Amino acid sequence: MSSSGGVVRRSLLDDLASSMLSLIADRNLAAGDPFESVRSLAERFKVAVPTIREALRRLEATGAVELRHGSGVYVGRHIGRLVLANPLAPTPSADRLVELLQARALIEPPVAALAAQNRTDAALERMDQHLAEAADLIESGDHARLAEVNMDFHRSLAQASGNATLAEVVESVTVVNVREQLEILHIHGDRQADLDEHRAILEAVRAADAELAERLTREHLDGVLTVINDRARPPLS
Amino acid sequence: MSSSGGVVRRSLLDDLASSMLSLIADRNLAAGDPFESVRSLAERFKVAVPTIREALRRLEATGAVELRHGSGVYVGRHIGRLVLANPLAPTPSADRLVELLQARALIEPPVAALAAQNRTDAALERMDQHLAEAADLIESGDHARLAEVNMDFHRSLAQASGNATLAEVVESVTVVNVREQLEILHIHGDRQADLDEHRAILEAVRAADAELAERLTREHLDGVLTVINDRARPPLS
DNA sequence: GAATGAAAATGATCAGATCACTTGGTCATT
DNA sequence: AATGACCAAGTGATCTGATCATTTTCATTC
Repeated sequence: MSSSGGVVRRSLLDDLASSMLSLIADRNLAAGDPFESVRSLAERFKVAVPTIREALRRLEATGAVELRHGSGVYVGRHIGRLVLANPLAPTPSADRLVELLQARALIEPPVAALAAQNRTDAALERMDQHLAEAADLIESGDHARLAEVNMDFHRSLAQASGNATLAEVVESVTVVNVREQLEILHIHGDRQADLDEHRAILEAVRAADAELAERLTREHLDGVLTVINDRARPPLS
Repeated sequence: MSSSGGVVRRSLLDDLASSMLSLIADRNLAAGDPFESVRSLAERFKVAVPTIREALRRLEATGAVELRHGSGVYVGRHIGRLVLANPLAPTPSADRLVELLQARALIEPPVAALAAQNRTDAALERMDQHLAEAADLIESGDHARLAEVNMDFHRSLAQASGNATLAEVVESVTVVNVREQLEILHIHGDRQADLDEHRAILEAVRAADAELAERLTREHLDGVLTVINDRARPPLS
């Protein structure tokens, strides 16, 4: 049984989707570049417009392309990625959010250690910028934007590891509902402490101290996790 | 800049996609269950067939639904997932494969430790079955199927952690091109040693020895990684 | 009871048209 | 020259309605 072996009859849509991806690759297009109009694509592949649109929707769902009304079809931000956050995922339950944080607490510390070993000047600068922006946002009180920038820090930390796959994984587990994570932060409350912890992690990475970076990242995420758990199951008395 | 703040104008397609997901959720449908015909959906949402099909293609791309020619629309295997392997990802380069294995070597050991703490009898039995099947396949020499079952073992190990998100992450990094990993295995060659290592991991998990499970998993993946690296950069003399 | 084959249900694709949005240019106003 | 209103072309979004291909069902037949 199962799908192993045998000739997989590729559907027309499969062909269209992969052909368009090849087209993008052949032209060396990068994220954000304009691709080609729907009508032009339909003509190129000798299919009707609705058909090419179905294939485009499929690509769109994985972030490979982007359709902008009135403007055109563009290369998407997630072109070429192996691991993705489900763009259609519903708002996760409280349990799921705890799971998500547990996953992060498990994955990100060793990633931070790797980042401490492989970090480049460019990566350090990117993290510096995120922390500077975060400091500004604490001043201005824009908590929604702050939550996003804090996630950006975690992502750039993962990027600093030099492993794109790990960066994608971390991206995927951090992208889920910043709104919910904002609520968490709001409860956690101590935004300044968060910033300080991020700064400490960055310094460990800058100093190429893998062990310290790992420990600080673990403590940081475990701290958040503790707060969440306390809220979920408030003390009995 | 960026997408923060502001009113996000949800398109008709966004509404259709999320409405259909809600419909599936409301009906308590599980993966594999029949959903509803395209025509019926078009009628229900008062839109034309090509429109509903675009929305369905979007859902299909994330594994939320499945369209079977002549049969109907069914609930997909990945319904409700947060993290996904990009179903449209091209065959990764050699570098990317090494990255993928590095990511696995980083993530899976602590997951194995967690599995040792949280494993249930059902999870243990599932892993037992995979190893039994793997043993059979070594006998019969079906290496393609063996590679798949070996990946199944790693997935069920992650499932045993009790954290669905972690399981999804491991799923995502193991699903990528079993074909390529098969090639790796073919080079690695020692299929019996692999099986023995898997068995040792399982026994550590069964014994609830988190530390051992973690160490064995790390050694197992590092071993594969070493082989790959040796192949990629053969010794100088 | 099993094999056969017609009919119905359903997805896949097509063709052409109309509506809605974006963009760039024109042109009058300032 | 800078600004803003306006218009027209390009492009995505959606509709209508039909035809083809595949699967499933079920009555018929042996």
